Amino acid sequence: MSTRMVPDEQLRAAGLLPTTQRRAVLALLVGRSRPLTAQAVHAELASTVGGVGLTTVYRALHTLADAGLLHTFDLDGQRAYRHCGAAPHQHLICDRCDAVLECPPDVVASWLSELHHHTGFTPHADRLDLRGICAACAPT
Amino acid sequence: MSTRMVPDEQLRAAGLLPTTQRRAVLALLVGRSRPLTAQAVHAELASTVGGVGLTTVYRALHTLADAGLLHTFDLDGQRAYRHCGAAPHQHLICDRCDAVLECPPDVVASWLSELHHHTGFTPHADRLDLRGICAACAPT
DNA sequence: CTCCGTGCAAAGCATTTGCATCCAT
DNA sequence: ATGGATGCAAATGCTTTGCACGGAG
Repeated sequence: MSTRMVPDEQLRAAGLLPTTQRRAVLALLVGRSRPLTAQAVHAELASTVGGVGLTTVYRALHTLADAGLLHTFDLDGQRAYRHCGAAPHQHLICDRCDAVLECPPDVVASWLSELHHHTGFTPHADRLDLRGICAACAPT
Repeated sequence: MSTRMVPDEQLRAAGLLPTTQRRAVLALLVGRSRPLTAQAVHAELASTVGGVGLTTVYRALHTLADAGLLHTFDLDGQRAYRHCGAAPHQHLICDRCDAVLECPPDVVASWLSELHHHTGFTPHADRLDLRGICAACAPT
């Protein structure tokens, strides 16, 4: 599954040239539960030898998102990116810690069709975001 | 119900001074299905006699949202505002036309608790946004 | 050799802030 | 009279663009 691919393979599979910078950006994002903004990525990469130009970070994130390797989120008015594997694209977003959890698709599928029948509205099955408080942050 | 209040009363009820500008902003938003950005509000108000300063629009929207009279949305990286009555705060957002429809709460309530049991995640029952395609925009 | 990616600097926008003025209570 | 609201202008911060350089196919 794509989640276990090394960044390099994911890039090739997406039809992108695997450059040092794209590798660095992708590698930084893989395995994170919280989305990162371009600024954050740039900051973390700065400590790396050489670092990656801010412009390049913006372009890489945009490109990778277009290629379907990243999901974009709105973090307090700024665009943030999170790596997505082959995993379901249903997210539970914690308003406390910003973590994004994957939601088992079967839990939502039936409800979505039910909703469709009730309202005539067709939800995007491939991208559902639900905000709330995750178990770890839940008030004790 | 607050939806039928004239803007003036809504402002007073929220503990805000009903100024000409706030009235204008609120009146513009009442009854709209699509959220508007500060820029859009300012533009539409510009044609009005006198118009409203851009800064004031930003401040009014922020204040009104804080007071609970408006809901905020993320429209393509920009903050957008929509009037909310006493209506349920569950929205179905059309990705095609940006319209925001209200969703009957009973359709989601039971599912939310079910989700909670399955995942330990506590969704915000008071604010749920679901993106998709509305009936009007549905591919024929 | 030819492209595409990179990086710097500059430009572009949305949003916020400082400060003097004005209005309504 | 007094505190909040307004508006202009300037500042801030994120993001994009122009353009020349460099490296990979």
